[in-house]
Amino acid sequence: MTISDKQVVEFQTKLLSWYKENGRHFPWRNKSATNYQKIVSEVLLQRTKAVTIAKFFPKFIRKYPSWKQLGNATEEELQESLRPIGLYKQRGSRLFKLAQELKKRKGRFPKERSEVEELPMMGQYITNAYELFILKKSSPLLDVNMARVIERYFGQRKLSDIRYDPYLQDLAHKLVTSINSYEINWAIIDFAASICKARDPKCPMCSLNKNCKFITQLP
DNA sequence: AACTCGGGGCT
DNA sequence: AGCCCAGAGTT
Repeated sequence: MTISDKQVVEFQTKLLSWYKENGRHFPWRNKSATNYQKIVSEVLLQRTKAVTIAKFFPKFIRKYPSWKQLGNATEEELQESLRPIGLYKQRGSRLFKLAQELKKRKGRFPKERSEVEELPMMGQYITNAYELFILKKSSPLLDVNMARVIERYFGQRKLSDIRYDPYLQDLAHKLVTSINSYEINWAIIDFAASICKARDPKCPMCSLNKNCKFITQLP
């Protein structure tokens, strides 16, 4: 089951067009956002609604403006700071470990992707975000949202875990390549959040519903 | 491959 | 009352 370039281009074009009218705006997407803010925002966004983090983010950044300040916080302090957004014990410990690691490295990440991905809290998704925003590579923000859109439109994944499914990984990478990678990534995620939702997707008003595998299977 | 972490928001 | 949310680490 191969996917043609034509399908890919149509997908990209329609979504970018949708995004220009309906894209969301968040502080971590601003030009002025620091590399630190971009990584931290991805940590906060894990399994947590972006709108929730939009309200929480400014407070957190005021409290911990850089890796240096974050590195001075204790593990318990970080956990307590994260309590309002959930997953606070695990996420607090892991963020603490990452902060300590970057303290040692003076705020510098390793060069190789494989080394970055070995750092605490830097999993498959955040490492992709690191490549996209900091190394300026065209890597996909392949989370549950992007995975859902891809699977509905192009077809189901093979493995249960997004991280290890080469079909999803390869296709996601292809979808965000050859154009403005920031925009297409954000377009897919915003589209997933407001149109191609997990529950109650807005298929009737979807600009991609003509060639979508999902809608053609509806009763 | 399956499980756990978690408060908040929406239905 | 139930479901979902810009995942990662462990078993």
